[in-house]
Amino acid sequence: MADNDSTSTATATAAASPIPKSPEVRRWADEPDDVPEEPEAPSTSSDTATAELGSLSIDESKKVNNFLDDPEDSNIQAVTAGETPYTSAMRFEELNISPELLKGLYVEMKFERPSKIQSISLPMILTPPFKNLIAQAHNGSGKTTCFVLGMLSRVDPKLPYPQALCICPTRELAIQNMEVLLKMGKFTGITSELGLPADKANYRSTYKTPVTAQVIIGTPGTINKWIAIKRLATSNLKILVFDEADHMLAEGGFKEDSLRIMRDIVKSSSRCQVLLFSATFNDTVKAFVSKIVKDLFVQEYNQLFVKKEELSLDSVKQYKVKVPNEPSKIMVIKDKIMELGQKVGQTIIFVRTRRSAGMLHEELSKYGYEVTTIQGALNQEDRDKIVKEFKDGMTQVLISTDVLARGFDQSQVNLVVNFDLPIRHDFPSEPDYEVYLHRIGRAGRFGRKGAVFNLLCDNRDAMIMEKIERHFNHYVTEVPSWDSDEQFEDALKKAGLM
DNA sequence: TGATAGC
Repeated sequence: MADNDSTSTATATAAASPIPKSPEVRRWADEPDDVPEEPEAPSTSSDTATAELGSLSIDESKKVNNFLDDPEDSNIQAVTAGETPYTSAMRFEELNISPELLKGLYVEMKFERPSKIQSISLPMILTPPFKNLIAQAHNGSGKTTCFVLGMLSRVDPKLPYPQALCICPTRELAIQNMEVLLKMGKFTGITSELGLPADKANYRSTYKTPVTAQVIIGTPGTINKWIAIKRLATSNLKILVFDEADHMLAEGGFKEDSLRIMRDIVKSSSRCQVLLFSATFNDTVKAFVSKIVKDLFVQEYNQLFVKKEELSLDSVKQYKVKVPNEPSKIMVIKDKIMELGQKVGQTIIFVRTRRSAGMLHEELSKYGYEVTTIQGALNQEDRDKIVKEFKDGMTQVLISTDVLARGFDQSQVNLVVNFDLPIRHDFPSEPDYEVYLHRIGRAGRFGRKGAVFNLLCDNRDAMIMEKIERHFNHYVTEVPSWDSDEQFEDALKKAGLM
């Protein structure tokens, strides 16, 4: 069924393209075979609109990735600072990046053209004087490529010391980003190192030697520690990236750690460029992030934002299922998700606590269902193993806490189940809108089809769900009978998964 | 009975 989801765009363009299709079908602007040829005659007629956003000009006549299911079809609002003019890049060649890096993009990543966020943000990142950037873009739209390419192209391969640093909220995300960096940078000779807590076995050896790798990707605690013990020199850093930046700078998130890293770097290399990427920036954190960037780093900064109403991915169909009580949630998982979900690809079931993750796992195992579970209390080795098995397709259903809510990229995930809705810990009657959006973004990577089932069992759940619908101004379809196989099947069909 | 990272 991996091929089922390649319907319209893939078949439509296969005819137009003389190039034989590769066996692995990937969607989206990163997919060579899916991208239609340049319009034959770049028309000069009146329908070629040029959108002026600050000093950014987007020539709509050159836009190539205008698929019907384009999750980025909505507006990205650009606010640019200063006089530097930016033109969005329709080809990677326009970015003045090295031939080795281009080869990595085409051969290893199998990209052909920049996605929308890439075409807009990459010129901003790569054009001197290398201004700071706060960038928001949809889940699964190719943000990682933006900052990984940014880091790789700003590093001088001849200089044997750290020049780029990327901070991530979880170890899984750091590892995942490193995998992208290694792939994209394969031909560049650029060196890299993960900044994650060392296990006991190589603890001593790791900490003695200073880091000479040119790109470092890690989690906040370890990076801070490395800076403190002078294992990581920050004086030659040219570029600093925060992935999931809203969370990295949120109260109760990693705010203190992140600020400390930023202050350290400003002190030692004030000309370091800062990139802040996330799919979500609520108003509070947006204001804070802007203030930080303005106060801490003297340079002007550019901004890209998406309206919250336009953040729900159209390719991912959201459902709510009202069940009479907590045990019937498990029934739904057993009888519907485990039975039907298996047919449509991989599934992630999100739960609120580590304990309920374990309970659900046990319950399902008792009935002979094969599931794996990941949560932060597991040791790193087990976490790595479970993620790897899931990414390799060896397991179909993964139960997870919010450790994987953000950034986790596995294209075969077509189904997300919110066993518990995400709520704000400081205000439990309020949904955590950002986490909700990140969770559902695990389905439908790069414009693929996906479905989300939200399980609701009491009035509080129903109210939380309502608030989520209102917030994103997006109605969530109800599956009227929680115990009807037909209705679940129908829901999956309507989501384009069966 | 929040989860994360990291002490």
